[in-house]
Amino acid sequence: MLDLKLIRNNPDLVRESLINRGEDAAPLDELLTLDEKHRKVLAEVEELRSRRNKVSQEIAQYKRKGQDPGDILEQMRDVSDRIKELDGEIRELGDQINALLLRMPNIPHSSIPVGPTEAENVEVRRWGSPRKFDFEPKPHWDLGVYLGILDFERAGKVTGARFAFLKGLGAKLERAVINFMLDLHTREHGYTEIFPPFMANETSMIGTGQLPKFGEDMFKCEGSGYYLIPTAEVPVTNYHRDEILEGDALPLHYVAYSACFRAEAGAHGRDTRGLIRQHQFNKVELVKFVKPENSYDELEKLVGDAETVLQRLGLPYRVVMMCTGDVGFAAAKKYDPEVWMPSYDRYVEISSCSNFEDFQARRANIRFRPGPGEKPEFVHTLNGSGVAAGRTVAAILENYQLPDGSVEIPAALRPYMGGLDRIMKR
RNA sequence: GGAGGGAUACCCAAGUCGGCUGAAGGGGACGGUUUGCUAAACCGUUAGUAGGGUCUAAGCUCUAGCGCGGGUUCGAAUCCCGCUCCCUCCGCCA
Repeated sequence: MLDLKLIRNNPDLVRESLINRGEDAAPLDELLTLDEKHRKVLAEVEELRSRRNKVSQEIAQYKRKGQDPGDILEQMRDVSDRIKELDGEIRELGDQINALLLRMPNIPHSSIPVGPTEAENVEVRRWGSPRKFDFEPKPHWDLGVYLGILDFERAGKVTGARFAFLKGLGAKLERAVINFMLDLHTREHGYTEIFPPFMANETSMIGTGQLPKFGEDMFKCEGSGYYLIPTAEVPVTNYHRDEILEGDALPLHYVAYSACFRAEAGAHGRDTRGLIRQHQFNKVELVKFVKPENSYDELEKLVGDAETVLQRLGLPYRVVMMCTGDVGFAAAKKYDPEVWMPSYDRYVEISSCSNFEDFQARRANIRFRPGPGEKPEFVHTLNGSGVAAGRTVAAILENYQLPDGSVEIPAALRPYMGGLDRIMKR
C-alpha cells in the first residue's frame, strides 16, 4: 500500500508509475478527489465532536449541582444527529479510499527498465552454459514416467489436471532438494527456519498483497474463509503483522518450506505437461525484514542466495531484471532467476526475488523502532524463492539425463539420497 | 461438539447505580534525591499510536483509542446486540 500522504503530495510521481506499469491512471484522480472530500468532512465532524465533549462536561456539572441543563440537551441532540450523519459519510469515503488504495500498485524503483510489457525485461547475468546433448534429450514428464517416479495419470484420476504423484526415488529426490535448500540457507546463509501454516486468513492475504486484486489465483477453503497459501511469503511475512520490532533485531532472515497452491486461473493451455505449472508445488522461500536503508543491498544478497542453490546443483541459469510492466503488483524491484530447461529450449523461471520496500509493511503494519524512544518506522520486506522445488526436480531430470533414460544425481544432493548417484529404470 | 470463564496501558490488575477516570493500585523500566560504593528508602516520569487543522519547521491544537463491529444516550471502559481470540472442564481425535 502506498502512503496516502505521498499520493496527496506527489500525485505526478504516482501517475507516472501507473503509466510506466501500463496501467490506468483514472483511479488516482478518483482517489485524490475522495481524499480531499474526506478530510473536509473529517474537519467538520471533529469540530462538532469537540463541542459536544465540552458541553457534555457542562451538563455533568449541572446534574451534579442538581440544576436543570435546560435546552442545551435539545441542542446537543441535534449536534449528535449531525455527527452521526457525517460519521456515515466519513465511513463511506474511508471505505472507498481504502478500496482504491489497496488496489494501487507499488511505485517501481528508479533502477529498473521502463516498459509496459515483459519485452523490456533485462538479462543481468548468466551462469553456466546449457549442455550440448549428443542424443535427443527427453522432457522430464516423459523421463519421469519412464523411470516410474512421476505419475500424472493417476493424479488426474485422484485429484485432477495440474497435479502429480511423485513415487519412489522421485519422491525422495523432491524431499532431498527441499532439505538441501533448507540446510544451505540455514547453515551457510544465516536464515532462521520456519515451518508455517499452509492456510492463511483474509487479513494476511491483504497484508502481502494477494487480496483484494488477485483472489482468483488462490484456492479458498469453503466454510472456514481460509485460503491455501500461494507461497510461504504470506504466512512468514504476516508472522510479524501488527508488530513493532526492535531496531536491534533487524535484519530478520527467515527460510520456510511450504507447499504452495495456485488456481492458475487464466493459464489454461499453458505448460499443460509436466511439473512446471501445477496447482500444488513445493517451495523453499526466503523472507527478510530489514531497515529501509539496507533493503537494496539485501535484495542483491537474496538473489545471490537463490543463485547459490542452482550453482551447487550445477544447473545453468540466468538472472532477469523485471521492467516496470512486469515487476508485479507489490514489488518495487524484482529479479527472476531462470533455469535452463532443455524441453522448453529456453530459460524458465525458477525463483523470483523482490524488494517490496514498505508496501507490504504498510498493509500488514510491520514497523521497527530505530532507537529507544524514537518513532516507529515501517520496515522493508523482501522475499524470494530459494528455490521452487518442483521445477528444480524437473530441471535436474532434464539437464542430468543420460542416453539410456537414467538420470545422474547432482553431487550436492547425493548425501540426501543415501549416497545414490543415479536414478535408473527398475 | 457440550458447559463455563476471560480480553483494560510494557506486565499484573481495579473500575462501584453511565458524567472532572484516558483510566485506581501494584510490578517493571527510566530519571532524580540520599549514599564512600551497592542495596534499601523517598520523589518524579512512564498513551504508545493513528488521523485532521495550522505551520518553512520546531511547535501548538483538535479528534479517535479500555479485544473487534454496531446500537442506546446530551454523554459509554461501564448498558444492549453481533463477532473474534484466549483459558478451564467434558466428549471426540492425528
